[in-house]
Amino acid sequence: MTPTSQAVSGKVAKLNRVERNAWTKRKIFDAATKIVGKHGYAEASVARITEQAGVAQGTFYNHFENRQELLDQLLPKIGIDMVRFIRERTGTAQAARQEIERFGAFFDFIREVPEFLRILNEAEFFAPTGYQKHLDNIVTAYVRILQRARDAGAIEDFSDQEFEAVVYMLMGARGYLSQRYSYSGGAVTAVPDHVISAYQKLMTRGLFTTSDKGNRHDR
Amino acid sequence: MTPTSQAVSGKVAKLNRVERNAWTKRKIFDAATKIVGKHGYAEASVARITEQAGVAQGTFYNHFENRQELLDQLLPKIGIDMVRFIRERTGTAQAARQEIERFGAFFDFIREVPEFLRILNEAEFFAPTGYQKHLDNIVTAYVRILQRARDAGAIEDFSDQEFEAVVYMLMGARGYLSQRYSYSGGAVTAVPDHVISAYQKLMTRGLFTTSDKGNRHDR
Amino acid sequence: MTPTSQAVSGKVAKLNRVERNAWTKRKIFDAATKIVGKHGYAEASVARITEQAGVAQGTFYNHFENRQELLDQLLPKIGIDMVRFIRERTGTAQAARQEIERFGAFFDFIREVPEFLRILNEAEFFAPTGYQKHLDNIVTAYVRILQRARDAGAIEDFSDQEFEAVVYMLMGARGYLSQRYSYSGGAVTAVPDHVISAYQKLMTRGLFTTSDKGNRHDR
Amino acid sequence: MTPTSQAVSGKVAKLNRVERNAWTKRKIFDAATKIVGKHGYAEASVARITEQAGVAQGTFYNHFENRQELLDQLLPKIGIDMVRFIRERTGTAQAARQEIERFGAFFDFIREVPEFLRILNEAEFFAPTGYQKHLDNIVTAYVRILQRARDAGAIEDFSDQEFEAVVYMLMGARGYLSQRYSYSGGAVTAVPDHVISAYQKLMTRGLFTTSDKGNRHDR
DNA sequence: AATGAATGAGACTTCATTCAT
DNA sequence: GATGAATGAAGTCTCATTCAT
Repeated sequence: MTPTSQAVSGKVAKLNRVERNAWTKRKIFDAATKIVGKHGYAEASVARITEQAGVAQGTFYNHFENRQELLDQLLPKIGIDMVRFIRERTGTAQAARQEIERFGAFFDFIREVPEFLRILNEAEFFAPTGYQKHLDNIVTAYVRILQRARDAGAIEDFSDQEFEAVVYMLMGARGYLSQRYSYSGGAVTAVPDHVISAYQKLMTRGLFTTSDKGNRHDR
Repeated sequence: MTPTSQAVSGKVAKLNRVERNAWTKRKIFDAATKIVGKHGYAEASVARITEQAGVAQGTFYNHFENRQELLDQLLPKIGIDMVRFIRERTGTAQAARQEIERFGAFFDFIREVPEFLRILNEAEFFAPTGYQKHLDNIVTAYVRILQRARDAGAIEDFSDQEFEAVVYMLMGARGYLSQRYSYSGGAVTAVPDHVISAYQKLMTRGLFTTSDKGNRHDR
Repeated sequence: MTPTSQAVSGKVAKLNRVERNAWTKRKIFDAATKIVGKHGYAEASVARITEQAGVAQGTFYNHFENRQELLDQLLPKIGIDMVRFIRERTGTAQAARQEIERFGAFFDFIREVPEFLRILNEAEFFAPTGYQKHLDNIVTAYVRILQRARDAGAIEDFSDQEFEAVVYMLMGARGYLSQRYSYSGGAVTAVPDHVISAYQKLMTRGLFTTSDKGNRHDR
Repeated sequence: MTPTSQAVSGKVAKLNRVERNAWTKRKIFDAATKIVGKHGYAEASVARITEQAGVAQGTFYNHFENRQELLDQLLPKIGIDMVRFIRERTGTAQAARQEIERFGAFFDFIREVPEFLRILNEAEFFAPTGYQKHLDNIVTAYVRILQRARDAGAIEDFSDQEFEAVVYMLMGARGYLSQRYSYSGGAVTAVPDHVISAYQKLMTRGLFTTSDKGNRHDR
C-alpha cells in the first residue's frame, strides 16, 4: 500500500492468535486505504471495506470501535510515511536548495502513493481528527526545520510564530498545486517544470536570505 | 447574507408573480447558505433547507433541478461578492502593498460573511462543479492582476504559466491560513498580526521586485 | 393523431371563446395520446402532458376533472376509430373470409396508429374504466356480427352466451398476437404470414361451418 | 400461498442460520405474492411488503437487490406451479379432450391460487422481465405438446411456426376469458359452462383433426 | 379561461451498527 | 474472534392537485 509497508501477500500457514488478529486488522486497514484513495471517504462504507478485505461486516467492529476511528487513522499513518520519504530525499545542501528538494520529493511521494492525495484532501471533512493529527505532525517537524535554517543564518527576520504561519502557507501552496497539477487524464503525473520554478522563485526569495549571494540572479 | 445583497427583511404586502417567484428562490438560497455555512454541505439536506426557508420540500424542486444544482451555485455566487469586496478595499499603492491589502481584505471578508469559509473549504468535495467555477473566476482575475503588475515593472522574471502556479499558491496559502487562524472558540476572529507579517515578508520578497528599493528593510 | 382526426396544425387567427376552449382541450388530448402511446400511462404525468401540449398545468384542470378522467377517454376514442377502420376494410365475402379480413385490418390499424397498441394494452390497469368501455363497444359490435353470420347459416351450434365467450377469445388472441408479432426492433411491423394462416385455420375451422363446402381443403 | 408450497406455519423453535435466512426470504416472497395478488404491483411498495412480512425495510435489501428483482420473480415462480398443477390434472385421453382438460385445469388453478390472475395480468407492465420468462416457459412447453399431438396424428396441417402463433392465441383466449369470467362480486368463481363449451367447439374443431370421427356431432 | 408556484405524502434505497450463533 | 442477517432512520425526488392572480 505504502512504500514502507509491504503488502501482506497471502495467508501464511500457521499464525498464532495474536498474529491472526493483527493480520485481519491489517487487511481491513489496507482495504480502507485502497478504497478511500481510489473512491474517496464517502464511498468507503463498512460494507465496501470489509468486502474488499474479504471479511464479514461484523468483523470490522472487532477491530475498530466504529467506522470513524479507522478513517481517522488513515492519514496520520501515511503522513508519517511521507515525512520519512521526504527526509530520505533531502540532502545537505543550502537550506533554500533543500526546500526545493522537499517540494520535489512531496510530488514524488504523491506518485509513489497515489492514494495519498485523495486521503489528504478529503480528510479535512471526513476525518477531521486524523487531519488535525497529521497537520500537527507536519507543522512540528517543519517549524523545526525552519528554526534550524534560521540558526544557520539561512533565514532572517522570521519569528517562531511567523514560522508556523509560513508552514501553513507552504502546506497550502503544495495542497493546491498538487490538486491542480498532479492529475492529468485520471492518472497521477509529474508536476510541470514551470510549477517547480514558480515555487522556487517565490519561496526561495521570500523565505531565505540571498546571502547565498548572487544565486538570486543565476536562476 | 452577503454584504452586497441586503437580506429581504419581511413579506412585502404585494408582490407580482415574478417577484414572488424570485423571493421564494431567494429564501431557499439564503437558507442553504446559512445551513452550509454553519453545518456544512453534508448536513444541508433538502428537508433542512426548506424547513429553514419556510417552504415545502416540493417547492425546492420548482426552483432547482436537484439538490446538487443549488449546492453548486453557492460558492460562485459568494465568490463574486468576495472579489468585489476585495477590489473595493484595494487602493492604488504599489503592487506589493496592494497584495497585502488584498490579503487583509480576504480575511475581512471572512468575518463579514462567516459562511464563506466553510462553503469554500467543503465545496471541493460536495460541490465540485461550483468549486471549479469559483477557482476559474479567481485564477482569471488574479493572473490579470499579476500581469498588470509585471507590465508596470513591479514583478520580474515570472512567466504567465508561472503566474498560474503562483495564484494557486496564494490561494492555497490563504485557504490554509484562514482555516488555522480565522477561528477561535467557535467564533470568527481577526487574523493575528504575525500571520499578516509572515505573508507580507514571504510574498513581497518572493514575488515583487524590490526596486521599490529600500522598502524591504523598512518593514 | 388518428387517421380520422387530422391534427390541428397551427393557431388559427381568430377563434371565438367556444372554439378556443375546444382547441385547448384538443391539444391536451392529442398530447396525452402521443405520450401514452410512446411512453405509456405511467409516464403520462400531468406535467408532461401539459408541457407537450404547450399549456400550463393548471389549464389541464379547466378541461378535465382529474388526470384519470382524461386517461379513461383515450382508449374508447381510438377504439371507435378502429372499429370504423376495420369496417371500411371488410368486404361482402363469405363470413369466414370476412373474419380474416377483419383480422388483417386489425393489424393494419396498429401500423396506422402505432399509439393504439400501447394504449390498449396498458389501459386495463391504468384506465380500467376506459378499458371496460372499450371492451363493451367491441363485444357488442362483434357479437352482432357473429349473430348475423349465424342467421345466414355460416355459423351453427353457438349460443349467444357462447358468442360472447368467443369474442373474448378472439380479442385475447389478437391482443397476444399483436404484442408478440407487431413489434420488431422498436418499429411496428406487418404481422407474418404464418400468423395469419394459423389464425385462419384455427378460427375458420373452429367457428364457421364448412358448408362453404370443399373450401376447407382448398387452403 | 401456492398449492405445492405449503405455507410455513409458524416460527419453528430452532433454525440454523441458513434456514433462518431462507425463512426470512420466504416470508418476504409470500408477503409480496399476497399483496400483489390482492392489490396489484402498484400497491406493492417495499414498505408494505416488509410490513406484511413482519420484517424491517432494510431486511428486504439483504435478500433482493431491489424491488423489481422480487417483482420479476413472482410470476415465473407461480407459473411453474401452474404448469405442474395442470399437468397433474391432464389425463391420457385423446389430444382434443386433453386440451379441454388443460383449459379446465387452468381455471381450477386460478381458484386455487387467486393471486395468480392479477399477478399474471399486471406482470406485463410491472414486471416485464418476469413476464417474458413466464411466457417463454409456457410457449416452450405448449408447443411441445402440440408437436406431440401432431406426431400422433391428432393435428394436421400446422407448422411449428404456426404452433407458436396458436399458443399465443390459446394464452390470449384464456387470459381474456379468465378476466371476464373468473370474477363475480369480488370473489373468484368457477368458469361458466358455456365458456367451456365455446372454447371446446372453437379449439377442438379449429385445431384437431376430426378423424376421431363422428365425435364432432356427439358433443 | 389560463397560469404556474406551492404543497406534502410517499416511493425507493443506503448504511452504520448490533447481536445471536 | 468471526459471521452476516436484521434494523430503522434518513436521504432525494416525483407528482396530482389546489388556488391566488
